[in-house]
Amino acid sequence: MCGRFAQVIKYDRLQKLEKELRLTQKAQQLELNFNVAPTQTVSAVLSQDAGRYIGAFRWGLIPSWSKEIPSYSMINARAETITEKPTFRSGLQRQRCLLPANGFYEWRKSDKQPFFVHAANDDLIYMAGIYDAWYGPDGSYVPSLTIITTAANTAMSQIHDRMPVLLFDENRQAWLEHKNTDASSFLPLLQPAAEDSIAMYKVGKLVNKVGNNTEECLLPEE
DNA sequence: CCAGACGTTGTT
DNA sequence: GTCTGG
DNA sequence: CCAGACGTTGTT
DNA sequence: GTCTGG
Repeated sequence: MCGRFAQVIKYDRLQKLEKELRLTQKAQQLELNFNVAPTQTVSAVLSQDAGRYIGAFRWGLIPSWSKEIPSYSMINARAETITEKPTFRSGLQRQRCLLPANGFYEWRKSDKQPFFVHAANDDLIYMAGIYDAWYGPDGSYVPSLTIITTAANTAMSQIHDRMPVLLFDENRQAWLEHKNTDASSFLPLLQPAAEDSIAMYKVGKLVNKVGNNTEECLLPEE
């Protein structure tokens, strides 16, 4: 699954992101978060008729029809069943997004050892997500999102049996194109990442504590 | 028809 | 054990 | 995801 | 909103 990640996108990488994902609006410098946890605010790229840009969302989907902010946080959506779930269906069709990240943290099931999983070439990874907008009875407005998970690939399966859906190259464009409402244009993208696309290393238990939001979270251990 | 749920993971 | 908060 | 709390009554 | 159960 994906329950923690690093979103530390400094100026140079942001410039590259804007170009590669063909943003139509220039992005503001983003908050640097070495230890993003559920319910926190995260940045994601989305396309609408008005253009393609980076927005801020609460991590943990709040469906638009919710009466209140749910106590249970829907931080992940299973790719295998996503089309069957009313909670995700409309978002999947029209409100897809990509979460740029340096990588994500995964705790080895057997011993709770945390690992940092990142792109083999050290570029940013892009996790597939869907978003929704929620309007509270008091007039509050809360955009939120969830990260799609799939089966772990062989490399990942050493530590865990799930992983976020990662998109590369032109698949990113295809996923973001909101005018593609035909499931056949985006469902096939929801697959485990290619074996050679990711790499991982052990990190310290420092990352366990949400309050630890420093570069140290990314330091290799041993 | 209306009422009520709508989620994932890990563990057992 | 289970729920909440981050 | 992990960490940390988890309760009531009466008195101040 | 949309699906399921009765």
